[in-house]
Amino acid sequence: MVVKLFDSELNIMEILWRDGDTAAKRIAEITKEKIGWSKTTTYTIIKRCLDKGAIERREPNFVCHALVTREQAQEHETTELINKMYDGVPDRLIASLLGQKRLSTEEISRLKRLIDSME
Amino acid sequence: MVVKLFDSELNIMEILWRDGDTAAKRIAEITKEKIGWSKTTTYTIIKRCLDKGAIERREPNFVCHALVTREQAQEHETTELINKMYDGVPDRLIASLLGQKRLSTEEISRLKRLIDSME
DNA sequence: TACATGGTTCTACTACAGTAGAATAATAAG
DNA sequence: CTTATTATTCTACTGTAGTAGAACCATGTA
Repeated sequence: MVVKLFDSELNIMEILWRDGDTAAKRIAEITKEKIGWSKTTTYTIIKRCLDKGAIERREPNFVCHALVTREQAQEHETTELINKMYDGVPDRLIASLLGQKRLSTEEISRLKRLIDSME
Repeated sequence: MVVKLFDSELNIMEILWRDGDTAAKRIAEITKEKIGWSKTTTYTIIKRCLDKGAIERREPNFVCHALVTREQAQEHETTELINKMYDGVPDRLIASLLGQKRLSTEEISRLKRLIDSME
């Protein structure tokens, strides 16, 4: 189930991940409000999500249900980044993040705890 | 100097990052060999890299010199990922990486040392 | 039962990344 | 000098993500 989600599709998924199952009509309202999409644009993108198996449609009312979880999508995009920019080696990304991004001391100790809990 | 590099352009940059300054002719040889590019494709992409300031041209011999470093490109792409998939919060990406990717114990202790050295 | 309204689908345009053929310019060989 | 060859540029096609207009359909209401 390796589905590549395009930016436009992520707009739909984001709503489903945040709000849970949502009727197409409601999604169209939200996208119109938030990103100015025409309602037909929303339906087109929903259709593409359906076609690639990222969501499924439930009746009545064309309720959209995410089949791909946020975590799956995150992991997929992250893997793509690692392959593209870090030679496929995850800890190079981590090292780069630790080196470049300034993390608060709080974040650092949270991470330290996380790492400690891993071994 | 926020240059977005496309996949095709990364093929060129990758060569410059790995091998240092390289003549266009040589780049064309490498891309033909490695990814089957026609030589005009290579010159077209080199031109686009020039236009967007990712590389500069040095004479004689059309030697290409990277103006964007690998680290800059990595950071840029990583920031994009974080904004797109992790709500702009870097340590969510880190947490996800630690949670999902299996890292060897060696990698883990290396990271722990890295983090310890940060505070 | 006809009509209006809102929900859904069909179809198609646009922009642009990816790719390369043809034309041109520079250089080397005769 | 002329020609052949190689290096470089110009131009343009292709595929597809992003977007939406117009047509179609279902439903409730007069």
